[in-house]
Formats: sequence, C-alpha cells, structure tokens
Amino acid sequence: MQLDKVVAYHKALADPTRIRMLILLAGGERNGQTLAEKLAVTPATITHHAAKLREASLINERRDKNTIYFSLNDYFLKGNAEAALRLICRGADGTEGEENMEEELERTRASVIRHFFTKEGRLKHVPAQLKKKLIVLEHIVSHLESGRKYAEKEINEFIKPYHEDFATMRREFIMHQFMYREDGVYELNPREMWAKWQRLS
Amino acid sequence: MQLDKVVAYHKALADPTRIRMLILLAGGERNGQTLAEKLAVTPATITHHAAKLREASLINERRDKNTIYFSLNDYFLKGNAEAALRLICRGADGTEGEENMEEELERTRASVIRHFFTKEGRLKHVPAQLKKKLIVLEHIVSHLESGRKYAEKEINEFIKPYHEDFATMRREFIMHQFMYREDGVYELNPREMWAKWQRLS
DNA sequence: CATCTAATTAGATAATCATTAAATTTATAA
DNA sequence: TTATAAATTTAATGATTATCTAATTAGATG
Repeated sequence: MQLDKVVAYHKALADPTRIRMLILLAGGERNGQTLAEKLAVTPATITHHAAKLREASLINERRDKNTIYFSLNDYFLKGNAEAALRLICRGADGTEGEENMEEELERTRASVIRHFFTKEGRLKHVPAQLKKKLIVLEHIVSHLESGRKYAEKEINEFIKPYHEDFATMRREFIMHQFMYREDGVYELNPREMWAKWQRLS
Repeated sequence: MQLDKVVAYHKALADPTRIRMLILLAGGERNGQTLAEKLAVTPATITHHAAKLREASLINERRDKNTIYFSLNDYFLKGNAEAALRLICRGADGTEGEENMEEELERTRASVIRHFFTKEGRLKHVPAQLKKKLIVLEHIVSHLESGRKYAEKEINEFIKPYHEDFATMRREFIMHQFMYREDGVYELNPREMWAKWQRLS
C-alpha cells in the first residue's frame, strides 16, 4: 500500500526548517553551509534535514569539488501532492464493503448537502468535484415542480435564494440535463434526473 | 508568517492513522467508535487525531444525539495542497506565463483599495461595480482570523471601523460567500482563507 | 605528505507526539 | 431521578525527532 509513501511525503514537509530549505532552493541551488547560515542552524542540522528530504525524493544533489549543491525536485513535489489527494479523496484500495451501497450513497448525499448548504439552505459555493456538483444541482432542482413550465425570469428568481450567480447556475442545469429549454421555456427533465442518480456510484 | 500554516497542514497529514481516518471519511461520514473499530485503536485515540484534523480544518463535525459524525472537508484539502505547492515552487501547477496577468491583477487591486479607502483605512463608500465591490469586501475580510468563529456582535464591532452600516456589510459578506453563518455564528469561508495567504507569498 | 574546507557521523539532550487506561463529561432514554 | 452510550479529558509511557557539540570522513590543493 502506498500509505507509507504519502505519510513519508507529508512528514518530510512537516517541519519549518525543511520548508524554509525548500523555499530557498526554489530560488536556485545552494550548498550546505549557505543554507546553514541563512537558516541560522549548524551544518549538521542541514545534513540531517537534507537526508529526510532526499528520502522523500524532494531534492537532488550535485557535487562540485568539496561542495555539494542541493536543488529542488519539483517533479516529485507535484506528483506526490497529487497522489496524496487522490489517495484520500478516492479511497485507498476499494476495500470498502459493497453491502449497502444505497445506504452509503444516501449518507454521502446527506453529507454533501450538509457541507455545501447553510442552515438557511443557501449554497455556500459550487463544488469543484463533478459528483458533488451534481448532488448539489439535483438538490436545488428538486424543489421545482415537475411537469410545470417556467419562464426564464421565474427560474432566475427561483435560483437567487440559493445562489447569487443565477445565470451560471441556470446554464449548469441545462448542461447537466436536469432541465431542458424550448423557446425560452424551461422544464424539469424527470427521466434524466433519475438516470443521473444511477451514474453516481 | 504563513509558513506555520503550511507546516501545520503537513503535520496533520504526517501520520498514518490520520490518513486512514481521512480515507474512511472519504467514503462518507463516520462516528468516533466506528472509526476506532475500523482502525483498531481506542476512541481516545480517535478523539486525539480528530482534534488535530479539526485544527487543520480538514474535517467537519455534526452531532446527532450522543453521536458525533465526522466528515471530510476536501474542498479545504485540495486548496491547501495546491497552495503549499505554490509556496515552495511557483508555477508547479503548470500555470507558466501567468505572471503578467497576476501582476496586472494585483495592480488593479491596489488601485481599487487606494481609491476606496481613506488613509486611515476607512471605507469611503461601497463600490457600485461588482468587481470592485468584491475587491473591497475581500480586503476587509482578510483582516479576520481564519478558522475562528465570531459572534454577530463581534463581526459588527469588526466592521464598524471600516463602515458605519455594518448590517449591510455583514450581509454582503455572506451574500458573496466570504463568510458563512451557522446558528448565529460567523466564520470565514475556508476558500478565502487560503486564497488569502496564497497571495501573501 | 600535510593542510584546508565542506560535509557527515556519533552521541546527548530536550521536545514533541501517539497511544492507552481510567476518570469525567455530555446528552439521551427509561 | 437514574441509567446508558458516546466522546472527551487526564496522566503516564514509550517512541520519534530536532538540534547541538565534538569527532571524523572525503576531496582538493599546496
């Protein structure tokens, strides 16, 4: 499991001296003594931290005569950060039980709603992640009457209490097919709504 | 300095038990005992780690009867990961060549601030144009402590030095999602939090 | 060779931290 | 009220870790 790797990565960045080393290195390569001076620590301390950063593949080294120059390894920095996010956000290795997916789904849904809406029912902000965005959109749209036809103005007024930017919101509704528009008249798309739900697992 | 926050963030993720907690929470909200069982530790340990994760704004909590349910705050997770990357190596996100736009933006911002605030830092009047209004609001709100909870009274007192009509101002904060309110308690929107110190580097 | 310089290692100390058992708090239910 | 269930706090322990000083290694140069 790559858990250890993620932990190691974060551990490497969980120290102020090491972060400051990296910040300095972002400005170009430096040798040990220079780093020690700028950070007001002994060379021994730099060696210690350099070892940790090296283990996490966050820096590279180059030797010139008696001096060793350290430099950033941005490739790993970026890669590791993304890997960590993926690990957490998508779950580890799918060991989650499949027994009651329905229950799980509803819990997730409730969690998303609670998270993104204020107690007054106002949308805090639009989720970046598609899955969550769909949940949020679905939640809002579910307060519309199905089968009824709405003028654009009505839709705007309907959205406003949820979100300031009703134009974008309206576009999202159409784009994700929660509603369809015909001759400036908007209507809920009940069938699609249901289909969307199935896709959410 | 914002360094502490970066360190704190990474420290929070620098422990296998906490990472595994987050992975579990990515599958939906869970209460303390459930987490303790699945991770084979005592509830006390979960409490300990939950506190750390809470301090780093990585999780949310909800109480239902005697049970406290934890859930992931992945919006914040993602934001911090990206912000940390930018602190260390600029342009790590593949956003090369945006320096000019960034500079331009900052110039505009400074100009707006200079124009709408007195030398003493008081707001002359609320800009009519949305874009400028947002800059002004953002500027004021940036002086609030992130992560801290404010009573309505505190918010009013905070606004007064900037603007007389604190009620309107407060409403603007909420409306434009710089803050959110829950049970009469106000809190900075985390999104703004990292947007803020991202700008500081 | 002898010497100088940069870096590393070794050992020691103090601080931080993860974990647990036991006691306590908090909120519900009877 | 009393009983119960979940969570937190407290205090202790063992492990890890950041940092230093002093000694040592590795290369370079005279």
